[in-house]
Amino acid sequence: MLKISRKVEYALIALRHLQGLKKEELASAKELADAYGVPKELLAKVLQRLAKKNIIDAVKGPYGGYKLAIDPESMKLTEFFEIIEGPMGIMDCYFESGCEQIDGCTIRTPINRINDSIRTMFNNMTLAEVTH
Amino acid sequence: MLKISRKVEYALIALRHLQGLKKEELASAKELADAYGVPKELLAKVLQRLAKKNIIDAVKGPYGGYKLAIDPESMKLTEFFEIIEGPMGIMDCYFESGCEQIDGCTIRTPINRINDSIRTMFNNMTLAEVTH
DNA sequence: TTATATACGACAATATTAGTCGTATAATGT
DNA sequence: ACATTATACGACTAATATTGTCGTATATAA
Repeated sequence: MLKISRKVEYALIALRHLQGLKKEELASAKELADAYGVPKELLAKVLQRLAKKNIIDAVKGPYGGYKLAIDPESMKLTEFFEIIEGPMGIMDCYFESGCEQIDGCTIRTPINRINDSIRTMFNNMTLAEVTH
Repeated sequence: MLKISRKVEYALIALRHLQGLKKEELASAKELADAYGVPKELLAKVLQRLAKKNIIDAVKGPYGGYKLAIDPESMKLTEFFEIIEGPMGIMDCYFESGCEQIDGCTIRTPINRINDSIRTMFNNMTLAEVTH
């Protein structure tokens, strides 16, 4: 209930590490996985996604790896979470409309208010608040 | 990611219904399940838990059922969620200490800050904000 | 004593999340 | 050219958590 995922967790750890590197210095998925005792393949996937979204830059080949491509201050946590996990809502009906009870549902409005509150909260926090 | 559970959802729907009843009027698990198209046994369990925690009163036998036992204004959502789902933290390490990476974990402090923010938010909301 | 309702634990089904594997592509050094 | 190392990416499996079901006991009303 109300948990963040491992993927997000791994991403945050990795980004925090990348932020600590000197300019132009890289860290590979393997290095990061070893350093933090995290499954390499899964971490690699997350990093690939972040690279695709230009949050980090990827460099292939030997001595390759990743480095931070943005200022962590500039990225809202809402956006970051959703890049990794997709739409963020405490109930699916916030985004999806496949719920059959939707007409008779008496708590939709208040639930959506709560949802908005959570989103507002994470909209007011940036990656930097976690990575440093 | 960051979802509330069906159990909580069902509980909220049920409580909202109970709040709409006249004083001393009861609603049974079956009535509620039928009315909202929700699995009866599961709803029953949730109601039993709420009864055990004296959030609702239970009356056995024919014409029995449940009625609200508290003022919804008086119950924080944090407490309510935790009655149904147990400790609420975006990562397990907020409560449990079984994580082996806990020493090397670089994001624990910021994650806990976020956790506190979420808890504060729900501490400042009452059941009443959902049930009416 | 029959019907209806709560109480509760054990169990099964399902969905979600986490993790693995195989293969392709790119870059580097020899 | 070729071996090595690293990213890219999709398919697959495993583990876990959530959701839902069932059986049985107990209380109460008619």
